[in-house]
Amino acid sequence: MNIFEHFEQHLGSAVAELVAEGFLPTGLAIPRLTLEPTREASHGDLAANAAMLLAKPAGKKPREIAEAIGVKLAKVEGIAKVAVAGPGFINLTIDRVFWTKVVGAIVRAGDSFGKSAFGKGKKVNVEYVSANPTGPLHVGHCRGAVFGDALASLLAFTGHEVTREYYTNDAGSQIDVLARSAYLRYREALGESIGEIPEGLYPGDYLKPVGQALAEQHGKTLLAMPEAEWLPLVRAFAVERMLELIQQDLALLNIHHDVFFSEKSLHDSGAIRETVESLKKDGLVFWGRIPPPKGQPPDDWEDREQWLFRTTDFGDDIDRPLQKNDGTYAYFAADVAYAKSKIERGFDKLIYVLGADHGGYVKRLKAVASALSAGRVELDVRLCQLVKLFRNGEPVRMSKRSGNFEALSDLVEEVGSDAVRFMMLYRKNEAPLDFDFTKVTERSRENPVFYVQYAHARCHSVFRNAIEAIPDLKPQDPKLADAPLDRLTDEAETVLIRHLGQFPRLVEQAAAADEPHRVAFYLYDLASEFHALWNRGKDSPHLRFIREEDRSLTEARMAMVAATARVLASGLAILGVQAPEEMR
RNA sequence: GAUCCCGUAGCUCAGUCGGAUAGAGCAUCUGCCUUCUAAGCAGAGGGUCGCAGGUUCGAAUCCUGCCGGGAUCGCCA
Repeated sequence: MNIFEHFEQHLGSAVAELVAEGFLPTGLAIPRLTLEPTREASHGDLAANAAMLLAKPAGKKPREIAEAIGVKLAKVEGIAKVAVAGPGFINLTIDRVFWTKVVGAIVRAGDSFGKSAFGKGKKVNVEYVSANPTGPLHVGHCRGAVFGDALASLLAFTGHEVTREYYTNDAGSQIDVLARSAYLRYREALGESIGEIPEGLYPGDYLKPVGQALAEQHGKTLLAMPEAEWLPLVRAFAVERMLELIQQDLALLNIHHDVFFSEKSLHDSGAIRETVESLKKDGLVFWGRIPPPKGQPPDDWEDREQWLFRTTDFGDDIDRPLQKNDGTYAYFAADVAYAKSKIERGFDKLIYVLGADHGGYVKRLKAVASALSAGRVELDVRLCQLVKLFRNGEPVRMSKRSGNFEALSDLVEEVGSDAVRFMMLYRKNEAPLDFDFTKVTERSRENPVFYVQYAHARCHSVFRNAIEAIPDLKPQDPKLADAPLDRLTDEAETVLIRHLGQFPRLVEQAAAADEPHRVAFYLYDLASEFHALWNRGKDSPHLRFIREEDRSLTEARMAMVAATARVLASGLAILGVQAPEEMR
């Protein structure tokens, strides 16, 4: 039950009636008629701006239209009061008893409350992390990983068909570096003294087990081979091991991708060449020059003709080269082929979660999707800004030498997956984020992770206490949806219920904007309201959830608490954060 | 030089496809809490929404220009 949609339908009918009656002209371009929560209690519960939007096309005064709509709406069940205010707002006050039906709806719907058909029939590909498989993940990967995962969950919750994808950059020169580094560790494992790891190779200890494994598998046979022979073997082996490592890291945050898409496969299968050739045929790729970059020109800049993707026709600033000097394909060429693969796999929308340093990439990616799909496929790039780490308010120095503190696994181990996930989402993705190790483990209102989880735990604490007070009461029984909810009419209760009723709308808007952080903020507010109501019971015993002498009221309030717990749990599930039943 | 992101209370940040008197936490100030339902509670002050124009019945939100901060700018991935 989405209370906004419910009354929006009535609003739509009212307008339709006015057209039928001739009050409003026929053939009117009717805008999307929406209701929104009011900011001020004196404005009622829901407000419509429909009259102001219809005024111009209808050639009538907004207040006149508002009055006419208001007359119709006043007859609708559940609407206690209609008022026309300001320039032409239609303010609706919903009957207190009608609000309480929201509680019943939530308890009845269980974990499907808030789910919608909003994204029905829409196939979305969310690509995130996509870190080079050259080592374990570090904290820099963390935000994008959590963001992408939560966004995917959010879209799934709102009815989209979601694929979580990881693009494996297993083809570039950094993979050769990885292979040589692993080969060195292989020699080390065979007893050779390798000394310092030379400049230009990866020094991390995580390659030691790879060297060991190579030694066990191949014995000394690789030593006798020329590099051209062992390189492909070691490359494939090391990449596979690195991907395992990365998947382990992601599993710590409970992140699992559906598809690992190999860049190398695009090269090996000829997909890149085919893509480029077919683009040439379509005239999207041409032989030409690009202007040198402004500002300080690179030393080795060489003005030459080459194959260019005509991305400027689709909003990019310059056309993009597809080949390097040596004639091999540039990374961008693989990206084009990769986008083509996504489009051919039938996705309607492609989401790329990237680091902020990829800002310059947005236009060309959009151009590619637009060009390859003739505008059919939407492409959204979400850039995640940097995370600054703090401990006791002091910035944490990143030591490149030891490298240990940068590891994602260390971070998760220290503060836990829940804190990491929630905090990474408690900020817009395009804003920089401060992450304080000390704060996120505090147990106070200042720490939103704790505050929200505690609200959920407190709900269950209430259940436990209720059973103690009234042994045969089943506070979590779905049948409590039929409790006498009409008794939940205290203003303080209505405030909470109103907030619960906004969940379906909030989730839909967050999904429409690809902004999971809105869910996190919503949950904090909801937790705040629940805690406030709980505290009211201190001074006002009649507001306490458990009223031993009044069983039916207690049942109604248990339903309200259960509804709160339900929404908190659903919201947290979208964010991938646990909803504990008690705090240890 | 160009492109993208950011600029909202002392600090860190929300802000609904444009909506009414711009919100939260921290900090500050004032009360309450020595009791039960578990980690305090309630309230107050605090704003030129970077600046200047424009569109609109209505702009923190959209458009243009400027100022300040950050990122990026063929062949690295």
